Amino acid sequence: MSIRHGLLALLEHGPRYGARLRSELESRTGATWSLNVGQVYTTLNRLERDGLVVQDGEDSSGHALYRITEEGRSELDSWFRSPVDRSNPPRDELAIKLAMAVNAPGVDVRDVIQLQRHHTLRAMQDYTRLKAGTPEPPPDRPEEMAWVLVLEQLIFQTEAEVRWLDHCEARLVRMAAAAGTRQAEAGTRQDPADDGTPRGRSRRASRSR
Amino acid sequence: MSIRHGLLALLEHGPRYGARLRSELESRTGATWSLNVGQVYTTLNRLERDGLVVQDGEDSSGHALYRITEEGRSELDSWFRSPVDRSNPPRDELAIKLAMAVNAPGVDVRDVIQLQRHHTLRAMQDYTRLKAGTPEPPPDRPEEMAWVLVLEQLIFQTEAEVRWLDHCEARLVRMAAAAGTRQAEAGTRQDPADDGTPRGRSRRASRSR
DNA sequence: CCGAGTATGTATACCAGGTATGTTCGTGTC
DNA sequence: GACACGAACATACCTGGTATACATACTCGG
Repeated sequence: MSIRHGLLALLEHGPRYGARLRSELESRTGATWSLNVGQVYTTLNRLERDGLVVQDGEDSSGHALYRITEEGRSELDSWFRSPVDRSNPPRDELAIKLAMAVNAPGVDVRDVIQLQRHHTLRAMQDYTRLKAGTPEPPPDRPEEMAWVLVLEQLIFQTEAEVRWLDHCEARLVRMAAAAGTRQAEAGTRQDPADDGTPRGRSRRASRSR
Repeated sequence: MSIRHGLLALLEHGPRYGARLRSELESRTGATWSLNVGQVYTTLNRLERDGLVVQDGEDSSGHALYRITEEGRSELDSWFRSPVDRSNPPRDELAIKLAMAVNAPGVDVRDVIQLQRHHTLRAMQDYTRLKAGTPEPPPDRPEEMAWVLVLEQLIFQTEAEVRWLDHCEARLVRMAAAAGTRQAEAGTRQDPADDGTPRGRSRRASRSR
């Protein structure tokens, strides 16, 4: 739904043709979210199908212009007036990966964390470098302003990811220590039924139930 | 790609049937990312098509069991051994919305920010409350462990979003002040050509170029 | 001036994720 | 025995993401 509304928002500044929408949207998000060309046209078609937009005449150069309709305007308005739903957030691949790595046979979660941490930090550096090369936001340049905000969003999110990874590692270390002492204390069960956590490289072809 | 690999990872613990995969995946992510039933089956079909999985016999109750293949195992392995790419992150609807709100006619960015801030904070409270109700992670319960990590990821991300929103507002206030003084100083241009930023609720039907 | 290469603008096909809905089948209840 | 219900499975449809085809225009070297 983000592209749909993004295009609508751009069209409220006046009629545009496809390629221009693409470039305007990109100039607002920097190169970070390069929008594939085709998506603009398919999305425009869907918008037209839903009556939020109409194809309306041509450019001086013959480009087909799209114009926002009243219905589109009200749709856009209600988009701005309602928050993005954070109560069921999009799936995050990294979170799923860690959740799986916790007890995957032959996988050490801490390796996964370290690997990712390194990669994410690198991305972070790229972003901060990018930001350092960007002048302080110009008050009358909405496009550049927008792109700075987007960039900062990426920085905030990325930093949070690093902190989360560190947190995970600390927690796992703490847990491993606890499990270690417990095992040393009482020599408890090693391989409970099927879904125990095989530490190390056991990789059995378990097959049960 | 996250569901694909998530299912593969579960199958490495042994053959499973569709519905069981669904429930196991959900128990690792809590109710936060409830996986639609149909997606499991379509994904399994694709996995089978790609040779990462085979349908292999039946349950005692007649459920069709899927088993991971060697190819699937190596695919999974390379997933765990390579980081999630953060150099071109997924589009974030909120970031796009703010980027658009910056100069959308008839929209005050700060309203959008405040609205979202409120909503995001509420989500944050839900998460922390959920976490408070969860006992400290049990060392030998990988599923619960995984779900705690996922929950904490959500908390970290959500918190970062709130901080970003605050940062945006501060920046916009600062910017508005700067623009204000500049205007007071020199009485500069109010509506540059087409893409100026109409402050307040002007909502003109702009149509230009 | 012409033709090759490149940029711009448009269109289409395909894949994956997300959601809703439909179907079958067994079980339990009145 | 009819019915309701839940579990397991299947399908249709929409959106987002990516690659690619294709036409036109522009440019640059011969």
